[in-house]
Amino acid sequence: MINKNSPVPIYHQLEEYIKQQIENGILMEETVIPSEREYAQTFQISRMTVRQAINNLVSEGYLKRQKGRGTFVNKKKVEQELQGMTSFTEDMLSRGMSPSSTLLSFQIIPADKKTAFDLKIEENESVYKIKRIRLADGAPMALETAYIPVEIVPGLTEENSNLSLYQYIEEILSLSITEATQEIEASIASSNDAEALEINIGDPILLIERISYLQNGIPFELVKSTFRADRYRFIHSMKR
Amino acid sequence: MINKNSPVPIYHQLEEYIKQQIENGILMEETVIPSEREYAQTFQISRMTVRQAINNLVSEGYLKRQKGRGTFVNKKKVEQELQGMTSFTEDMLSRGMSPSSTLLSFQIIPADKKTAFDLKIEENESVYKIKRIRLADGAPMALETAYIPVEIVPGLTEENSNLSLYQYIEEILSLSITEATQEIEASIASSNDAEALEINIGDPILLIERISYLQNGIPFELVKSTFRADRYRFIHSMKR
DNA sequence: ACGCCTTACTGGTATAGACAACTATTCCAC
DNA sequence: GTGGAATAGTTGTCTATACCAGTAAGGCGT
Repeated sequence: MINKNSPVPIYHQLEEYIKQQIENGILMEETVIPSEREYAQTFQISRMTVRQAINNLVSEGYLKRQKGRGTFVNKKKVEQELQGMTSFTEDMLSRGMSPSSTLLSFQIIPADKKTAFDLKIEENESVYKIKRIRLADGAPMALETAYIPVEIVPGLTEENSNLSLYQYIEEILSLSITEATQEIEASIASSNDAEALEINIGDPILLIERISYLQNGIPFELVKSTFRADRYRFIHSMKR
Repeated sequence: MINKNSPVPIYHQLEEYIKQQIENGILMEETVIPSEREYAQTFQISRMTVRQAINNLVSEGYLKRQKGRGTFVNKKKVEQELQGMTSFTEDMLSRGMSPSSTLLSFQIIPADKKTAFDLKIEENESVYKIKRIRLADGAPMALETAYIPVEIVPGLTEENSNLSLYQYIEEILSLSITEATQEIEASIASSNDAEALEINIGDPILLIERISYLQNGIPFELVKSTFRADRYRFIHSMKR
C-alpha cells in the first residue's frame, strides 16, 4: 500500500489510500478511522507524516478531527453538489422531486444591450432564446428563459434543446461549467407570470438570474427564472 | 512578539504576527517574507512550528510558497470576501454602502423547538434573541433577528452586541466561522414588516435564513432577515 | 445510585535534526 | 561570451521524541 521508495511522497500515498477506503465504503461515514499512531505503526512511518496526510484530508473536507476522540469520516457532501448546482433538473432531483418541462418557444434573436453585456458578446450577435415552464412532480414551479450565444453552442435545435443542456456541453462538446454567478430577488407575479405558474397576480415570486461560465471564463448561458415562492426556496451552503 | 508561555499556541501567535505585518504593509504584496529558518532563529522556535503557521496562512490564501525561492505575500482577494460573506456589515460595505443598525430588542429566552433544532441544542436552552433594523446609507434595508446559544458566546450584553459579532468571535474567542447555510425565499410584507421597513403591506420582501457554523461544525448563530425587495438583491457566485 | 479518581486512549503542540528537490548566483574552464 | 560545475540559499519530506489537553470507561468509596 505504501511504497517508501516511490517518488510520490508518503503522505500523499496515504491520502490516496484513505480516500480509496472511504470511497469503497471500507471506512464508513461518521465512523472513526484508525488513530494516527495506528497508521504510523502499521505502515512503519512517522506519526507526523500521518498527520500531514490527515491534515490535508481534513482541509479537503473528507475527514474531521475531534480531540480526545478520534478522526471521523465526514458525511458525503450533498452540499458540494448543491454548491455546484447548475440546472433546474439537478436541483429538483436533489430535492427528491421529479423534474419536467414544457417548451414554450425556441428562437434565435439578436442580443439586446443587457444580454450582450451579461454574456460578454457584441450587441445584436445571435443568441438562442429558449423559454420553458419548469415542472416539479407535474406542477408548475418556474418560468424560465435562457439565453445562449449561438457561436458557443452551434447546432442547437428545438429538438435537442430538450436534453439536458449541461450534459450536452460536458459530454458532446467536452467543455465544463466551472463558475456561475446568481442574483436573487423577490418580486410579485405579473399577469403573465401568474398565468404560466398558475398562481394569482400579486403573489410573491422569486427571481433568479444566473450566468454560467466555462472553464476559460467565457460566459455561455444567461438564465432568468421566475419561481413560485410558495413552492420554492433557494438553498445554499458555503465553506471557507 | 512571541510568548512561549502563553496558552495560545506559538504557531497561532506567529500567524497573527505575520498577518499583522501584511496588513500594516511591512510585508508587501508579491514580495518574499523571511525564510522559515530565519523566523525559527529570530523567535527561537522550531522550524516545523514556523511551517505550521505558514501552512495555515497559505491555505487561508495569505501567502504562497515556491520551492527553492521562498514564500510570498499574495495579492488581496476581493472574491473570497464575497463567497465567505457573512454579516450584513460586510455585505453592505462590499456593495459600497454604509451600514448601520438600530437595536430593537435584546433578550435571553429559552429556545423553541425549531430554533433548538437549527442550532443543534436542547429545547429550552438559553439563547440570545437580538432584533435589529439594518440600515444602508441611513435607510431601512432589513429587519433582522439573530439567535445565538448563550453557552457558546457567554457574556454578550446589550452594549457589546453592537460591535461586530464576527470580530468578537474571531479575535476575542479566537474561533472562526467556516461554514454557513442559507435559505432564501420570497414573501410579502406583513403589517409588522411594512412598518419597520417603511414600505407598504403586500410589497415583496426577501426572507433569508442563515445558520453559521464554527470550525468544529457547531452551529453558533441563526439569523432570520427580512429584506426590502426593492432595495436588495442577493448576489452569489460559485466556483467548482 | 452517585460522584470522583485513575487509566488509557485520542488528537494538539513543539522540538531537533536529517536529507531531498529546487533556484539563483558565482566562478571557472573553454 | 557561453556552458557547466560548485555553492549557498530556499521549501519539501520525513523521522523520532516529548509532553499537553480532551474523552471515555472502569473502578472505587461513599
